[in-house]
Amino acid sequence: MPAISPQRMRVRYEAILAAATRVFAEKGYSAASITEIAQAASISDGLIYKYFENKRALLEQVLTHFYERVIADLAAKVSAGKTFEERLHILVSEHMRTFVADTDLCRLFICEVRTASDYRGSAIHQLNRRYTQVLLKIVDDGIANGEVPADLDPRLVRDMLFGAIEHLSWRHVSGSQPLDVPRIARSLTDMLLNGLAIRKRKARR
Amino acid sequence: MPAISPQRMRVRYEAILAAATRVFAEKGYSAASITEIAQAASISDGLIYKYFENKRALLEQVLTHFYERVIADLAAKVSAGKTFEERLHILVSEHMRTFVADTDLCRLFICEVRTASDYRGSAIHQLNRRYTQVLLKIVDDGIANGEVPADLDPRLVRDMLFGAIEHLSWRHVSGSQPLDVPRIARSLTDMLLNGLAIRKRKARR
Amino acid sequence: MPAISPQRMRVRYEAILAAATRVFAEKGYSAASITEIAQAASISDGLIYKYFENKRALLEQVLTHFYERVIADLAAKVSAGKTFEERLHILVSEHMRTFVADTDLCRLFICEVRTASDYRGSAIHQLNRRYTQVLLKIVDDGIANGEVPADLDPRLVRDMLFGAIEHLSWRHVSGSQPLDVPRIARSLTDMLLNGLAIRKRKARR
Amino acid sequence: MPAISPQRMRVRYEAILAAATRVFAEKGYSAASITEIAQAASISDGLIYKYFENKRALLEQVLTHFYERVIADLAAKVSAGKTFEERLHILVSEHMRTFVADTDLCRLFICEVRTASDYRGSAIHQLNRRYTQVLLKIVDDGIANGEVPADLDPRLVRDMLFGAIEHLSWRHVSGSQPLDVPRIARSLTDMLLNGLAIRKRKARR
DNA sequence: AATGAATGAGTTTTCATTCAT
DNA sequence: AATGAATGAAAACTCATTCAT
Repeated sequence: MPAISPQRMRVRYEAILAAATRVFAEKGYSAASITEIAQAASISDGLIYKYFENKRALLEQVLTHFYERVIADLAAKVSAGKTFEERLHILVSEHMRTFVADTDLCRLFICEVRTASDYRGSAIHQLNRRYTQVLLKIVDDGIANGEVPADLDPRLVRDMLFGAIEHLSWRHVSGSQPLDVPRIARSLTDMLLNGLAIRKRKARR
Repeated sequence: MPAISPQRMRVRYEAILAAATRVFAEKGYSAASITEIAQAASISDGLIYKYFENKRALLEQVLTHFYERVIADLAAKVSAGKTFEERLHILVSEHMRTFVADTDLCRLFICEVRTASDYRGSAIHQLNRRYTQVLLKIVDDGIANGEVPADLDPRLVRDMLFGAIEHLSWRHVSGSQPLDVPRIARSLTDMLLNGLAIRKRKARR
Repeated sequence: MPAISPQRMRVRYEAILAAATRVFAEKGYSAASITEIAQAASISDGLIYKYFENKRALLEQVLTHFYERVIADLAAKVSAGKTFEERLHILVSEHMRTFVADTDLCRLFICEVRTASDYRGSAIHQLNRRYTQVLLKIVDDGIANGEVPADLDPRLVRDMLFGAIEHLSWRHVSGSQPLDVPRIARSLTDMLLNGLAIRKRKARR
Repeated sequence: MPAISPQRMRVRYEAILAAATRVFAEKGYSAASITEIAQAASISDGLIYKYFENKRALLEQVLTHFYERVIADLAAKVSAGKTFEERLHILVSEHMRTFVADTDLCRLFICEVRTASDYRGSAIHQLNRRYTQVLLKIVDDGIANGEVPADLDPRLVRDMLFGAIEHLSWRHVSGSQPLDVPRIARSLTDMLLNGLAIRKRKARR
């Protein structure tokens, strides 16, 4: 005989999470106040603590939620690719799209969580690994199919790819001109595949 | 007729900057207090405000100082390289070394400054451009010499290179095993040059 | 036609009281939360307020209950003593034993209730008087029997006796070594009877 | 070249201490708020933390200050007594007077400090020992002079004496009728000396 | 009758910055 | 010039109590 239905609790939980996502994204973690989040969710300050341990845990849930969504999306999209190159291109495009669409949440992750001393081993670290695992799988499959050299270090690929997109997107996001995702994704994929050095161009693509 | 000689003022200024660099690096921006920095510089809280507008400006000066140092270092080192590949390798190595040696300052830049809404057009942004300009120059020269394809987008190279190193270093820095800079720099340079795709291996290096 | 039988209500009431006694004793009044007490009683927070006005009233009931128990015990034990000295000794022993056995409840009384501005005239004050009345009766009987001087001020005796035990027990309770109740009770009784001054020792005991 | 004179700092310190003494005495520790104390001292909230570590430390200083005062007073007064009985009487009178004059501070000590788990070994515990030491010394001297039996347990005397006064004063303080200190001190001293048991009255005094 | 979600006031503490000395 | 005392706003978190369900 609960005072409110579990359904309503679920709605509440999600309302708080949505409000926190909005406020954290807008202001950053420390500039966002619990009062502000509570107001955004149209509830009292205290109630937040019935649903979340503390402000930090709320941030973690926000990012966990976000990560779960993008992991599902990415895996689904990538699975449509047939070849190594195709899958790589999809991943680059999708990751870039995510970064552009949710820059503020990405920033939260980069500045507030990934940087924290307790990041390693945390739930979000796990999610991050699951996310990047999608790429590692692509590379492994590529090696298995003979599409990429067997001595390739997948972790190096991962860092290059995600690092590049992070930097790239950053610039466009905080800057003036919007990012032309399809075009840049194509260029980046090509460069990843072929490198900078000059060689017989017929070897490309 | 100043009450304190310009010379002594200069020493003061640098003492404060050094203290702030140390404290910011150790604790991060918001956890560092003005009082702590003042104590580290063996002066009073109030005096800091005679030399710096406010805490934020102090952070900016700290990073400006840091950037000026690493820019000079990088340009000098890179100029020793003869070929495109050599220069690229030097830059990768040097940047990686800097990231490892001064992770805390890099973190400050990444989390506190690059992320700020007023970053674009700021003095530090300018310095960052000067820093990355070193790479753009390398690429341009490479194109001019026919060492790299003329249709290469230098900005894409820049993002891939710096993004990759940032990611790479981050992991090693917050992780357990130290970064083997020479080895990883070599691998990364190779991958940048040659890409992921399979091709005649004799073409490499 | 009550929705719940009076019998069941009684059981509930006592369950809450027992839970509150435990939690208050363990944590102290303000550190104990209603939620914790409710959980200890396996009921909901709100239900407590159907049985008790508020947290304060709950504390009062806890101590009332406690006092009723110890008053009954004390009176029964003391009535077994034949002489003034015997009865005095029993009372000293029993009070000390109570203090040792239920230090936390005694502390609650001393720090939370006796100290309150509304103590005088409260129900617990009445109970405290009934408790100390046991001693006053002993003294009065002693005077009537000629076992103690007629000009003895029974209230002075009361304060000395209970004050001494409180102090004594406190030290042992919060300290290291446990209280050897029989031995100390004997010494205290003797000192109460004979005082500090030197006199013919054969007169003692 | 301090911003304000050490003298003024001393005044400030004492103003805060005085304000805290007043507010704590009036409201008790937890009901007293830092804001209230700051207002009573006509300063800002924050400044309190320049002079005292935290609220708890402020309480400790309040009681330390109080204890130092009463210890000095007591020792001075007691030293005027010639005989054991005289000194005992002085101590009883003085302690009672203190308790009556500063009941609220005594309550703070009894309820907030003596009861705390970290009391043993604390600075205030040390002061309390110094205070009660005055009595132990009286008893020891009494034994040395043959004024009291050599087998007397001084700690029992201490507990009886201080416990009795605590109880006694408590009643009068929170009650209606004021305590007639000289009369009650006399009675208490006599009772301590001679005990309750009937005996040859010529032996008394 | 019973629940427990919801409230919202209340409090300690920190700290960048200012300004009297 | 230099000090550091003083400010005062800000913010997370707790919890007794209520009341819709």
